[in-house]
Amino acid sequence: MINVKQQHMVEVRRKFIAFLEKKGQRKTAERFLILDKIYERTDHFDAEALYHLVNRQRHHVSRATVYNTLELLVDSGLVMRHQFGNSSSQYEKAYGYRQHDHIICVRCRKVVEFCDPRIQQIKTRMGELLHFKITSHELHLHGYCESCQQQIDLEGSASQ
Amino acid sequence: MINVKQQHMVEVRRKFIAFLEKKGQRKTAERFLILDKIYERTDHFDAEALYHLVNRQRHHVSRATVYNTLELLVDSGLVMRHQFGNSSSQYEKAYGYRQHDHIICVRCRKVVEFCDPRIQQIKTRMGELLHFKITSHELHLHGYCESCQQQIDLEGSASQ
DNA sequence: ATAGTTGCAAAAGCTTTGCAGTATG
DNA sequence: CATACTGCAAAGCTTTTGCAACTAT
Repeated sequence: MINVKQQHMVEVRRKFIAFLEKKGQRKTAERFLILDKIYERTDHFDAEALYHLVNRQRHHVSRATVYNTLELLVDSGLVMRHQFGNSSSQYEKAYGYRQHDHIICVRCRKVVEFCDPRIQQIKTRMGELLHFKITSHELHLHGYCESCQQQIDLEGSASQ
Repeated sequence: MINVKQQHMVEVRRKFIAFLEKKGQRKTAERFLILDKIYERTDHFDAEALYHLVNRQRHHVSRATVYNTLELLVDSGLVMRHQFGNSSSQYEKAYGYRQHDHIICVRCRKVVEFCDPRIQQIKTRMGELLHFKITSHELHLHGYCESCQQQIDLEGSASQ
């Protein structure tokens, strides 16, 4: 199990190295540290959380570098950027992680991932129809999760 | 034709009035002015653009009021809020305007609207599966529009 | 009358930038 | 060794907030 994980990280780093070389960018320790930290987690995070995560033990990496590296990683396709609410950008690792979309509870802000093959059909069809070469997409469904819905029902029947 | 438009605005204002009354909010001149300005245009705009639009002739409405009213209008369902890039929130009128999604050129930032019935199927299916009561969605396709794609092809064949 | 709204300016929050020092290729 | 990157702090932008004045109900 651990070997599979390590193998995966080797592959991810290789991808990043290839990207940096293609772009003529340097392979700095900070960039790899950030990459590793991002791939340690499976959930969403924002730049500030990543900044603290990276600086938890010993290391020091500035916010500027965190933002700069996130930009590179998004460009390289190794990290995805999302804007859920009106708050800050959310990021998540993207490589070797199945393509998925998000359903967000408008009340408790919980985010659940899902997959639906129809989205691929839409991308193909609309790309043809509108003459776009589609490279990516983002689908957000908004609504009330089960527990929030229950609470709302309770409140509704209790008062007024 | 003009009558149809006027009729539509009467309906929109009525909707807004109903919302304000339900929420116990006041029906101020500023709020209706902002609503009218929004419904005069069919494209997307941000809060700053709306602020200037509202203050073009005579009237004076502050940014705070613009933001405050946009919030109300989004809550009432009369206006939709989108986050396309990393820039500011984009808004557009929502009532009586067919449901649609957006395809965005990552190079020139052009935004085109489209409809696909499959999105409704996804909403219904995922709502059931994940026990969410879906209220809305946002689908963004990202890619290269025809003209940007052509320019890229030219650049690619010209240099290196 | 009185509670909600407005306008203003200041503050807040996220992200970017300029510059001097540092490290990579 | 030249150039690109980092860290820091300051600036930039969008959006929110506090407060006094105002106004719809």
